[in-house]
Amino acid sequence: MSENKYLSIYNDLLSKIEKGIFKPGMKIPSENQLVEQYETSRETIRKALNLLSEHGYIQKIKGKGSIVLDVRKFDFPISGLISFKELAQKLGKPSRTIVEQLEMVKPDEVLKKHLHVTAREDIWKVVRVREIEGERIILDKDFFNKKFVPFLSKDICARSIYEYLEKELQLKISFAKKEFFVEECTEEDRMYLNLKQYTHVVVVRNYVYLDDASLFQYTESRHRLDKFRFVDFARRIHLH
Amino acid sequence: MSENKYLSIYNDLLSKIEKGIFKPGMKIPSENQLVEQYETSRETIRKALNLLSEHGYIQKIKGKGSIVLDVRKFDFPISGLISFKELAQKLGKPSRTIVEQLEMVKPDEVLKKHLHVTAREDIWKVVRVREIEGERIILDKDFFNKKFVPFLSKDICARSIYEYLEKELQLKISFAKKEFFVEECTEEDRMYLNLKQYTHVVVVRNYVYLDDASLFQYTESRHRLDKFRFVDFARRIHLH
DNA sequence: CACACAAACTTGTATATACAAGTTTGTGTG
DNA sequence: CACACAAACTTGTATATACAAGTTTGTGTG
Repeated sequence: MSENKYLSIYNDLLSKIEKGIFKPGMKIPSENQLVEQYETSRETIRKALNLLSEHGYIQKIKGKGSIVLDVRKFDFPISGLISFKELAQKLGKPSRTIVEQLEMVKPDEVLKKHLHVTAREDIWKVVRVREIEGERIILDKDFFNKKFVPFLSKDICARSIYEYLEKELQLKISFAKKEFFVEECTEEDRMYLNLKQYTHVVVVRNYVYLDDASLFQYTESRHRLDKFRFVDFARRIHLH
Repeated sequence: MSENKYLSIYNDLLSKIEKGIFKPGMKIPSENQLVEQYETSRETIRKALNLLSEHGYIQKIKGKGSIVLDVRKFDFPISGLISFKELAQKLGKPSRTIVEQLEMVKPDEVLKKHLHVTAREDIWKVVRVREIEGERIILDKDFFNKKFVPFLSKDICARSIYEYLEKELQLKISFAKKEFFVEECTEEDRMYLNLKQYTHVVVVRNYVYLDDASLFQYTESRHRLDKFRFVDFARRIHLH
């Protein structure tokens, strides 16, 4: 609790939207009403509302008010920057993580480029399979710079690496760049996944950065074609 | 010009980043220095900087300053909410739009669902092929509610529909929900595109909304597998 | 009744101030 | 010299005020 006023108002309003107390199409209380409800200033309310707007939960209309949107329904993996565990919890489907590899490696040319490291640095390599409703759908290959993550265990990898990084190691994960494209599947894909007849996989490359803009993780997430789905929300900037 | 102070500062700083006057890894001037340069208040500067940060151009670090990121390099289509014409200009590759169909239709079941319209309403249907470097790569199927777009011509479709909608019709395009997935290619895909041996296409569904949260356009964009690439930037929210 | 228009609402922008909480710099003590 | 620590910077949060610019409501005039 405490800590941050506008974030806690954001969370409170968000949970009211998710619980359906504020329904899609409905107006939420005006800024001035919220000022009274939360006993705070209008600027603080506006910070919370602007966050909701950026994330696609409400639409603010000048002179009228803010209405709840319903475009924000989740489908499949990775909307925004959340971990597989957080996602699995939201989806509510039976899912399981299998740790196939966990080892310390020296970077090859590809990794040196992706992780911005020299040949002498140590890298954690984690290979995990995500099983959803009994099928091996996603192959996750994570690479962490040992400088930031001195220790890892199979147990941690099976639960949630992000939880460990943020709660135990106190790393502040801040932002990520993602790339999506389609690639022919490799021997490794065929070995670890239930690929059926598909000849291609959807590849999601993830570059994850800390608070101070240092790159600490590179992830390649390889999805079976038919199970891949990504949902995005975007606002248009008008320049005038 | 004029109009909006913090947006014009945002644009000015953005162009300095894109031109390389502020280089990746470099610190930009502090908020107080920018206050003096632009002769404005700190809150106005902060609005501009927060926009840059949300869009992935800078990283703000408490106590230190703001540094320029280089994660924002464009790759292929549709990062954020921009039109094909705007994108083609940024990419600088020879590209061309071919209008294959332009007609007024009544919605079928699928369209009724996607566009939230009744069977009696009129819908503009536009089918366009995007040719890049001589190859027919993307099939765009756009559907506009006639209520919002009374008139369309082949000429407008070949240039930029968005430019027409925003400049001529004064529609205020505000936000969009996108869905990505992979699908088996159809007869239509094979007819209009150079599909080579590929058996699947990447489908991008786009629901585009106006200022007042009314849905006015549904688009299905079908991309040849090997040419599809999407780049995304995401920030993690920390709740505390 | 029809209509104009003021009044009361809504959100948007700009400014100013105060203090909290990080990081850097430099002074001065031992 | 090494070190502690204050001073001067940085960004982050919270509050208050003023006015602009939309929309809705309701009053009152003709």
